[in-house]
Amino acid sequence: MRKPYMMEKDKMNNNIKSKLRKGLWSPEEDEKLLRYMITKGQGCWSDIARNAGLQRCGKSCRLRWINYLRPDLKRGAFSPQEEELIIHLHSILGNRWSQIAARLPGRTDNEIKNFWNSTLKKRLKMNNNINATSSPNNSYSSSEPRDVNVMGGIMPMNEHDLMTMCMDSSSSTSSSCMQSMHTTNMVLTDQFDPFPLLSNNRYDMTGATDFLDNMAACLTQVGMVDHDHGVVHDGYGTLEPNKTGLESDFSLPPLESRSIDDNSSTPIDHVKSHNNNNHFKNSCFNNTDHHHHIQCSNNVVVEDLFGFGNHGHGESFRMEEWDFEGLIQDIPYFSSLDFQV
DNA sequence: AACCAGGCCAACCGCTGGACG
DNA sequence: ACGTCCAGCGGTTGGCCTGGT
Repeated sequence: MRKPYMMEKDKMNNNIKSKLRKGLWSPEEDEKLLRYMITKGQGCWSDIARNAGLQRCGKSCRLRWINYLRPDLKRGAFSPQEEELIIHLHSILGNRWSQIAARLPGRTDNEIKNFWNSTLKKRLKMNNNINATSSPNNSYSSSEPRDVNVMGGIMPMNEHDLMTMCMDSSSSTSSSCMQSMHTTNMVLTDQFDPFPLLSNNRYDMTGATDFLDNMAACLTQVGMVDHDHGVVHDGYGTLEPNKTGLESDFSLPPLESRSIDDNSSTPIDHVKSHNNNNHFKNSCFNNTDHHHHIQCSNNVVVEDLFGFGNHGHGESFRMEEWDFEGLIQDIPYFSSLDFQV
């Protein structure tokens, strides 16, 4: 991480050749970008940076949005299923993190890459070493993983689960979630967190309540939230709440299983008590069954306003590069193959 | 309590490729 | 054909946190 709010170029050059900021994003910057994306939607990142009043380059804005602010992001620890899927996909795709991320709803390539490099790689290496010592006849390379269960054993993944995970994530139209917001119908449950990321923002969140109230009002104003019916619409009609799976084009994928932690204190309290804690998100989200919510002013808790599967960095699948589903179909038992990269 | 090493991960850097004039 | 701009991608950096000593 960079030093917060540091203006490196300004420090280096008093003439301030460039007013572009670098380093960590401040809550104010996050709010600006989030507000802009909510109201204007995605466009040219250079313009976004300029028009949103951010002294950041477009690239930085894009990265911040993709890796942190994007509302359809799922934070917290990777589930065992996700871990297995990452390992499987990595055994096929290698370091094509974006393609792996495209099949993991709510996860970013950066997140997966970090997770791989920090955790899985070592775990698999350890496992391979164990296998190498315990099984001399083991012929596959230890430098890169094959189908290895994250807990240490070779464990073929349930084919149906894998198929479901991949197909579901690929079924979403993946331009950007904001584009989806503006061009598609949306499903809302009455558990609704418009800004899940703000609840685990490591910055001082004392202003979060006002911000969220304002944002809820903003969403209402632009006609995206119908508080009476718990439905979001954007002028293109509405979808019935709680449709799942194939019933809806924009359903939560299986991995997005979330439940309500009714017993927790209010999220804002939680946020306030954890402000400036860099590892807040880790401690709060280690259990994927515990999702934190921000109570809106109308007392409606909203969950995952924008989470309609993976919108993978606003990019579409590149099936011309990897016909993954076709690949699976061609393979009688996908996970039993000995992939080597 | 202080120090240190290692882990984690947000953010940056540099490159590539596509779109467009 | 060439140059420019931009988005996307993968690799790398470096600051903060945690746990061990």
